[in-house]
Amino acid sequence: MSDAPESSERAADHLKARRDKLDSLQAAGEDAFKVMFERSHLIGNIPELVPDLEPGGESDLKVRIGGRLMAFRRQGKLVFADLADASGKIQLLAQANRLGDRFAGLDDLDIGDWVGAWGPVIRTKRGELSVALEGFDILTKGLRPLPEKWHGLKDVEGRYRQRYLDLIANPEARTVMMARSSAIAFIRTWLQERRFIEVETPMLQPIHGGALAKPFTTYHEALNMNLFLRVAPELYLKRLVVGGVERVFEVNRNFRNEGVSVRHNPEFTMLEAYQAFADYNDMATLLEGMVSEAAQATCGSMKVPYQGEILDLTPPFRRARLIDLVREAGADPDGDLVADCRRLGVKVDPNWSWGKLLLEIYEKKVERNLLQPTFVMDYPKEVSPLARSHRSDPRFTEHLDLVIAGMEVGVAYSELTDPIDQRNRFEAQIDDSDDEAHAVDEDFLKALEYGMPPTGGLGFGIDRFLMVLTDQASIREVILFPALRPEEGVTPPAAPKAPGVKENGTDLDGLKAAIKASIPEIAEAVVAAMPEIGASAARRAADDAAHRAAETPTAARSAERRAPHDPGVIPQLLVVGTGKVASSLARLAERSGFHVRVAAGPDAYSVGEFEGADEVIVTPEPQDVEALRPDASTYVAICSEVNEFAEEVLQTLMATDVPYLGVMLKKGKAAGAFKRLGKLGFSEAQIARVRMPIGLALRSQSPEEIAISILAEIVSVRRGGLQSSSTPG
RNA sequence: GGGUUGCUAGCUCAAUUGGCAGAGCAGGGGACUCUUAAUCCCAAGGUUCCGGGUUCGAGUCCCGGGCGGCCCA
Repeated sequence: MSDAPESSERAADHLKARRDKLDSLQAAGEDAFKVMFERSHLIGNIPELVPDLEPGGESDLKVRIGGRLMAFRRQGKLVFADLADASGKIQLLAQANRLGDRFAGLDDLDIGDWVGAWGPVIRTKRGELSVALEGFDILTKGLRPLPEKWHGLKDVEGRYRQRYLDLIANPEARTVMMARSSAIAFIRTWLQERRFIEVETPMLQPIHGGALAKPFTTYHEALNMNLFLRVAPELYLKRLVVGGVERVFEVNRNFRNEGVSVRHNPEFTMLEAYQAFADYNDMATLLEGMVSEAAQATCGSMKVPYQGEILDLTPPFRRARLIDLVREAGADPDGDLVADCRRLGVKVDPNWSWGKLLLEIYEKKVERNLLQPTFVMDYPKEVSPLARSHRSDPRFTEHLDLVIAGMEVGVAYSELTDPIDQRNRFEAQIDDSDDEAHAVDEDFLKALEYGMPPTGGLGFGIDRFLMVLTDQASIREVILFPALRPEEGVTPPAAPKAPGVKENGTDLDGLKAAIKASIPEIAEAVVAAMPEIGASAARRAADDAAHRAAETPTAARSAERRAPHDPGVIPQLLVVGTGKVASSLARLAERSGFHVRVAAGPDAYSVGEFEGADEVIVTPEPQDVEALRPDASTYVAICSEVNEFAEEVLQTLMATDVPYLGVMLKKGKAAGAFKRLGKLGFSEAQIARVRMPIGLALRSQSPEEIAISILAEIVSVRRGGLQSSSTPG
């Protein structure tokens, strides 16, 4: 819950009664948050200690137990309550005659309180095992009511955001958590029994590799370098195999900067294992042994229910070649796959390779129907850049997926050990480079050149396996704290500082600041001495400094006001936002001779990769005109998602005399936005200057095209050229 | 990113064609010595996620926004 005044005010009603009880306890000198309470027994252990207790009987066993009060049933001078600790739940029986004066103290108790209680174990007349209270203490006073006792906490969002309430109210949540713990513990032990060594390898990696996935980026200040959160530990574990660690594994988190779904969380837990003198067939055997025995250990059976089906995890699992599965789906791998795709309703690009088409048909038509555990063998070479070529069919690699319940749960390779082949594959990927491509990891290649033995490797998605074991349809049910957007009104933390570090690690920001602070001659000298670190950017900064130095502040301002397209003035572009359009625009504008400043809002967690920006202003106060430095030569493009920061920057800049103020909006949102501005009290003239939606109407689609339309509009304004067709009115 | 769907008291849910926002549990007061979803009586509890609009009148219809669920990409 937020601590915002309004919400605590609203909460006051239902909290007041409990606060009053707390106050009266404390007024009576009682500590409502005790430091300790010695327990003699765990609740769950009590029943077996009094096996023969008859209804109405009292045992010799006296216990001191502690737990959370879960229910409270008053019956005049007799009170029943339920007390639960991590091991179980038991009834408390409070009788006026046994408790004496302390009986009145029951009024201070609320459901949800942590309570210590002591007395003999009895069985009530109705047969319920109970502790007959001789005394009790409030250990911790609960100040908020628990969710409803019968229905529990059902709201999915509430269950994820307040998992502690889910754990208190819903036994299922505890079951899943415990299953996860025991399955992971089982897998660790199982592998160690087979002589696998558990290791930990870097999560912060200078080069991300081992999987085709978009990484999270972060920045190390002391080392002045960008780092990636790992998408996989693969390349480090393989280094260990080179080092002679013949059987090695790691169970830990991977991070992938991709969407969330019922099967995807940005951070997830992965087992990777490598075994020297083994191939992917051996890894398949290892996987099916591990999966079946973990199911037996966790669920008590190798046949587990999943979403209305029974999954039979008894080994051996079905093995099927991918090409054969595609054939079964009705396509002819030797014929015209594009035509087959069209017939099967699989959308494809006709330029795709044979292997890509095969994979597409498999993923769209086969995978989700593979309910029972299946090893899908031999991926086409074009789509499996990390596995070694198949020993008998060069079209394929020795790469298999383990599919359970239509989900990719595991993967295994005969690992590529040839450093030359590996280099070629890395470089081939750079050629058709995209977000997911690997950089060439020279250090890893060097390790391979020392020689890696024949090796099999596997990856195993712990979260998805837990979904199978606990019959959960969503990965969020097996991750205690799944990724969620912050609730409305909760301000995300400020973005970390991420100076404009370029690939070579030179601190351009520092250099530019130094240049601006010094006289132009020194700046020129620096540029001359260090041409390789971005001479054009530095030169413009020098020109800028020279220009500013030549004028008094007042004179400079008036000179700039004279004409925005005065050839003597370097045009400034202030880009608000750090998305794809913003970065494309920054690059284009930088090359077009603009001095580019980027204002990163609070949603920008990493701006380290902002090439094209001459300056990055990290999370300025949106009302801070000084930080934004708008002037008569500053063109402003607000390209962020609509958010509070962008909104406030817009309102700040509307009061200035910038020559261009554009706002990127979703289609059809402009009218509403103009209306809102009108309500905020801006004049019609001020509003008319705002270009919404931003950019010339070029029917732009991609971020790059949108950036072009924005820059084109800015140029047209600067040169006094065509009237923008997207100007309102 | 697109589609769809949800958001009403602390919790679980109602509210008919647009017509006085209700109940159960929890919480407050009272009765009760064998209850266990206790029961009975009384009283209280609301920014219907937020902002606009239509209307005599909006929880309900329309537009925009926020945060979720599901499906698709």
